[in-house]
Amino acid sequence: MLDEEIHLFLKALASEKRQEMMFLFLEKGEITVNEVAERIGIGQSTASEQLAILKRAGILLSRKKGKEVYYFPNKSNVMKLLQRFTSIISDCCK
Amino acid sequence: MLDEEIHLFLKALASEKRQEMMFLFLEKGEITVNEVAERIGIGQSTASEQLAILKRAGILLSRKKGKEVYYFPNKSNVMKLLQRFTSIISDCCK
DNA sequence: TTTATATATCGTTAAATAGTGATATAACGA
DNA sequence: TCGTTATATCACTATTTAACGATATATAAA
Repeated sequence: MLDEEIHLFLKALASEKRQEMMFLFLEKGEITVNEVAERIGIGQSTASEQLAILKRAGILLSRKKGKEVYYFPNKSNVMKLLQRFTSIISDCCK
Repeated sequence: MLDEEIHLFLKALASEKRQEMMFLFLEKGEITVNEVAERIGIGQSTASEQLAILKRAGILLSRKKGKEVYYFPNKSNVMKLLQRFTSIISDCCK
C-alpha cells in the first residue's frame, strides 16, 4: 500500500505520548532520554523505548555524548516523508 | 500539543488495514461497506467500524443510497490537515 | 579499580485496539 | 405485509502496544 517507510512514520505519529515528545524538540532542539522521561512524566525505560520508535520511523536521530544520548529531530527526512505522502494523496482520490 | 483534529487524523492513519482502505478509494472513488469488507478481507462489522474511524478522523465522508452506504474520500479536508501538520513541523525544529 | 550515572534491553502486566459473530434497524422488493 | 439485504452496534475474545521495574552495558568520576 503505502511504502513501508511511510507506514512506519504514520504509525509512530499515532501515539499521543510520542506526539508530545516530538513537540519537546520544538523548544529544546535536542534532549537526553532522562530529560524526556521527566518532562513527559514516564519512566526512563519507557522513554528510551518510545524514542527508539521515533528514531526507527525516521523522525529522530541521536548522538552519544559521554554517557548521555541526545535525540534530535530528523527534520529533512520528516519533510521528505510528509511531502511524499501529501503528493500520494494529492495525485489520487479524484 | 497537536490539536485534536490532527491527533485523530494521525491515529486513524496508523493502522495498516485503514491505510489499505484509503487506497481502495484511489481506484474506486466511492465504495460500499460490504465492498470494502470483501476487498480487504475482513468481516462486515469490522469494515463498518474501521470506516467509522476514518470518517470521524475527517478522512472519509459517506452518503446513503437506498440500503447501501457509500464512503468516499474527504480529500479537501485531508489536504487541509496535511498542510497544517506540515507547516507545524516546518516552522519548528530549527 | 570501584562507584555512580545514563541508557538500552528484558520479562511481565495492564490497557488499548481490532476482530468476530449475533442482533437491531432501515430500506427495498415480492 | 413478509422476507431479504446492507449497515451499525453490541458483547466478547484476541492481538497489539505501552508501561513498569529489574538488569546489563558503557562511560565517567572518585
